[in-house]
Amino acid sequence: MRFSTSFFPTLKEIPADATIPSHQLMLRAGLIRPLAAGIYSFLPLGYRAIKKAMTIIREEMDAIGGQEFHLPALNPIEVWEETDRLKAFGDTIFRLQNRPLVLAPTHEEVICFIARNEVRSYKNLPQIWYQIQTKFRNEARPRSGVLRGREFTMKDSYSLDATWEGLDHAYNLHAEAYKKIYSRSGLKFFIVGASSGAMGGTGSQEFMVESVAGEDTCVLCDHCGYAANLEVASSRMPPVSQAEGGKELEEIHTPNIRTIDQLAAFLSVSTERLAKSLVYRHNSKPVLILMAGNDQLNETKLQSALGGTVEPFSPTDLAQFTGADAGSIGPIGLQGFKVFADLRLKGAKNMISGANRNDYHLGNIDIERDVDVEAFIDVRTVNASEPCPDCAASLRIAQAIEVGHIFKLGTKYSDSMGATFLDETGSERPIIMGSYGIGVERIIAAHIEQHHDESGISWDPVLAPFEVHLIVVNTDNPELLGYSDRLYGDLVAAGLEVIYDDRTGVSPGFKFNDADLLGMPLQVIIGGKHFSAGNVELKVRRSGLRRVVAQSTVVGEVKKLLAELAAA
RNA sequence: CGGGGCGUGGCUCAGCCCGGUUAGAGCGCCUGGUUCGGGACCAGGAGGUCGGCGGUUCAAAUCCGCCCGCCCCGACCA
Repeated sequence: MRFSTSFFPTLKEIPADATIPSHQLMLRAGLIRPLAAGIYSFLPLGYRAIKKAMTIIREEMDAIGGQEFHLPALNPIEVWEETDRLKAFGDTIFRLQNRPLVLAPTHEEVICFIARNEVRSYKNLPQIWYQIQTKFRNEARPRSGVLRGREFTMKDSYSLDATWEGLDHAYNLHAEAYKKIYSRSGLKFFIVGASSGAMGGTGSQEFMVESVAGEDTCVLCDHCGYAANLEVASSRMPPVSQAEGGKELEEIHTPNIRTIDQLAAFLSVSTERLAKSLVYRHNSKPVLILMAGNDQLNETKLQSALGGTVEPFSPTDLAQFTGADAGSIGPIGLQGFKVFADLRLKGAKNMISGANRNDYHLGNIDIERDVDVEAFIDVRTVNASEPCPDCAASLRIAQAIEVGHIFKLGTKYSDSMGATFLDETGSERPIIMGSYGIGVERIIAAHIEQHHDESGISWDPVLAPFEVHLIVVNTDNPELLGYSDRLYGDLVAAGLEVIYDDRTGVSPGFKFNDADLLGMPLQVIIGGKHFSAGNVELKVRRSGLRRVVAQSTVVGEVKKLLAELAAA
């Protein structure tokens, strides 16, 4: 493409609304333009990158036997009521005002609708169906450019199986395909065990790209490779004080003590001797959660451990129920609460906790002896440098972008929608499903987060909108311009994707900076400096490496360098 | 949805507290000329209902109210 006749609107200044590098660079390099909050137009350059990512995804999905569908974005409300997800999605689902339709935020329902009408027998299974399409979610707060939008492109695939072994197989096929997709996309990624949340099902994993711009927090072990979303992560933290048991409970006056740190200072004991009480409603009934010292409760882990609905207790309800303020709640003598304790408190003795009376605490608590604990559960939030649960090495905590998520759904959707088949014995059984998503824009944004510098984007050849950025330094020199025009034709004829900066009246520095901003992997520079000697300059964007080659060998050298870059 | 910030030519911003010339700057854009290896220079020029509505005032970009939009933090995130 000739720059002079194309629409590549670059920006010299950083748009005020963008705060993360990928968002700033996608705007500055003319990949996207905002239309409204969380809604972006993809411009020619950006769409070329998107199409490259989609091609990689398509190839790998086809390789595991996936069949591509094109599904309706408009769905009748009824199918969403059948699975009860209209309620589950709540305000996140877009609803039309003048028809009983919704804009699909995902497509399990449509897939089940097709399957229940068409899949009759185990002989029709297994199937892998996928789509790469726009999905719509009324995100409460769109953010970070294209990373969380209200309208976005998603590859979703759905596996349909007759057996649980079949589901495992389909799930593993997807995990392997995803590894190839992200590797080919030039992303350094890792896989974490994840919470399946309201999606339901028996297991899920997320594909993560480490980035400070990410919304997810992950716990990583660089020694053995343990990796988990903070929502499910655990560590090998030792239990708290087990010694010095046997003493009588005693009431301790603790005037105006509000926090664990204040209490520890006031009593001159370690925070580990203290048991913190938190109160929640579990399926509407009050529960008290005991945590060791300053350990932070993780609400997602609590939710998974207890099941059902878990919601926080309001401070006013609390005083009413317990007769004490939050700082003085404790597990002993509290009426109407079931008590759960974090695993670290198992066997704990000589502990101090609230006395359910303002300004008083109880000492010498032996958890097993004095507290009626319903169950010991792992609900604490892992902190950096705690020991890895698998190998005890020091854990690291990192922010990450979720670029993919795979779920074993089981029969949740096929049950509620009546998507069944007849097995070998003639009995009717629900189809066993899995679903597997990839955020296409997130691949691009994550790639830019991982591959940029002060000057701009630095694409891997596979995702780059163009492979070669050809620059003619001075268009007023007819000889130079003529040669550049011919070289452009030769490169294109050789099957290369070339962007050719043939603009007149644009200074060399401007062209160089635009080329670095756009970030095509290889720059070919035609300027007087080398031209008069019969040479052409090649510059590798990422490394800055420059190579001067003879005009007669340019096309071959370009291909060779690109091959090297692609292999790197 | 709660908290905070912002809204002035295409972009980045100043002016607003303390109301009062014709609303400014840099960049970009148009015309002519010069220049041509790291965001050039000279000359001339176009472009703004100061987010919207209402109010106060002799007078509002500026003060007050309501609304809209965008960004950030939090809640939320199949």
